[in-house]
Amino acid sequence: MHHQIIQGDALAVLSTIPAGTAGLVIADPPYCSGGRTPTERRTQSARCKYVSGDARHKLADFPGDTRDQRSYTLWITMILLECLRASHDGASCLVFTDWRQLPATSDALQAAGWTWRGIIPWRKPINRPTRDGFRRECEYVLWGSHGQPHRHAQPIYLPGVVEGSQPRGHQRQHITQKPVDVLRQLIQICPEGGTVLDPFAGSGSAGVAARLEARGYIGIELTEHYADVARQRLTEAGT
Amino acid sequence: MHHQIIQGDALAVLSTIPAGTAGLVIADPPYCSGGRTPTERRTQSARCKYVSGDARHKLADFPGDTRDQRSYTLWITMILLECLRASHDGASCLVFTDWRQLPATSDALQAAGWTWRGIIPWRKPINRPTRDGFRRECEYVLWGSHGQPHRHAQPIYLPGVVEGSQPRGHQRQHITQKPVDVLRQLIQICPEGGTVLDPFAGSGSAGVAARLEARGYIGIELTEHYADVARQRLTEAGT
DNA sequence: AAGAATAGTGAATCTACAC
DNA sequence: CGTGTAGATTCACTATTCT
Repeated sequence: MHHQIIQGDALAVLSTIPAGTAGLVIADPPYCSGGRTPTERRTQSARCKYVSGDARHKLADFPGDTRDQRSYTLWITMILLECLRASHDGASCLVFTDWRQLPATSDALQAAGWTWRGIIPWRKPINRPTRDGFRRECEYVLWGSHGQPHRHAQPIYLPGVVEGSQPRGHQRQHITQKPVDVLRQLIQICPEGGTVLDPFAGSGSAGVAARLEARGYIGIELTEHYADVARQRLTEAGT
Repeated sequence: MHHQIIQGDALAVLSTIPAGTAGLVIADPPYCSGGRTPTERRTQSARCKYVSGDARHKLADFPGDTRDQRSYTLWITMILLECLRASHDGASCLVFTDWRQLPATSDALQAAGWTWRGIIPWRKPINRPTRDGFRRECEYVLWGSHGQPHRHAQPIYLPGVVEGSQPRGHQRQHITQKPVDVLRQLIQICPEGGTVLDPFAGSGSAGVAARLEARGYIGIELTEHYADVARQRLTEAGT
């Protein structure tokens, strides 16, 4: 079982992955949805948009969160198109998104040639209250398949909603880090012994989850800092 | 506090409602998403698509579930446009949708001039497992506001996810009936003493919920059969 | 048990610019 | 030169969960 992190731009690296490699694509792109004015979106760093308090100073920033909705749609379509090529027939694709970008992301998923299969809400127990309104309590995972979904030898039945808190304290390495428990549940959809392809590896949580679930893993990460963090965590998970 | 059911086509009746009447629009349109082919959508009745087993024979059918996605978007936009006119500044709009129509419905909500505020997943505890995939466990409620949302004198904090099973057995009057408990939670967003406008009343569950939450109610229902059922339930809820 | 954090938001204040 | 508007900046704020 092979596990690796490749440092580089997602589109550029994806084009070097041989066709039919992946059994599951799991993508957690920058949502590009924070900020209330176009200027705020363009100029504010991801740190300022999403984090308040101490974490703003302790965690490294990440780039690529400044696209407007049209170019976000185009860009994520190109990414998902390359991912389709890199995945085999029957593979699944899981894309994280927030409520604002959900429609654009579902368009991109289908434009890239994936068959849209459903939405899996990710429920986060820690979240801000909204005065005189409904809490923004969930992010969403869009599920697509490359043709007919893979039929598992041993049938599996997966949840319709996943729940889990973001890591906190010293376990938190990335501003938008996803909990490993949540990723372990999602990764079940990958055929046994298959390979998980992760074009936005970040701190590598999906790699840790893939290793724990006995799947191969290819992660792509743009920033050198996070590529290092991810390699470190991947190694630790193997021991 | 006034409660009434008007029998007629939603668009036609909405145009007779005075501007600024409603404090909350709660719309549960036919989803028009069942069936995998255009032919299946056109020819199957709602009963066949959504119900299996006994209920198929016992519950009355409902029309209007045969639009394709483009005309669905256009039609629901026109409905929501009339609803915006019929609602006052600060009013909210809650639209039920399933995962397939969520992007089209969010387009329509915004095209009609509502400000999109979020997604509230409705989690149904009773649902079918999916072999080799994720459960289809949720429907979704899109939340929009007419301008800035109403500021309640007594601040309210509403949940980010609502839960409740569809009524079963003799309590079930309509194929796509929503639980009164879920609607009671949602109706909190309506200003106190305000009026709930429901362009697709069906068996009138939203009216029952509005009455229990001390809000006024105007329901519109196309079929004579369900308009009668709704009036009956509304009367019973008042006693 | 106390403290800190939350893929934020709305209102108020301030600045720049056109008329 | 005063006025009005649009855009940018700042600040206050909320309740549950987790350390």
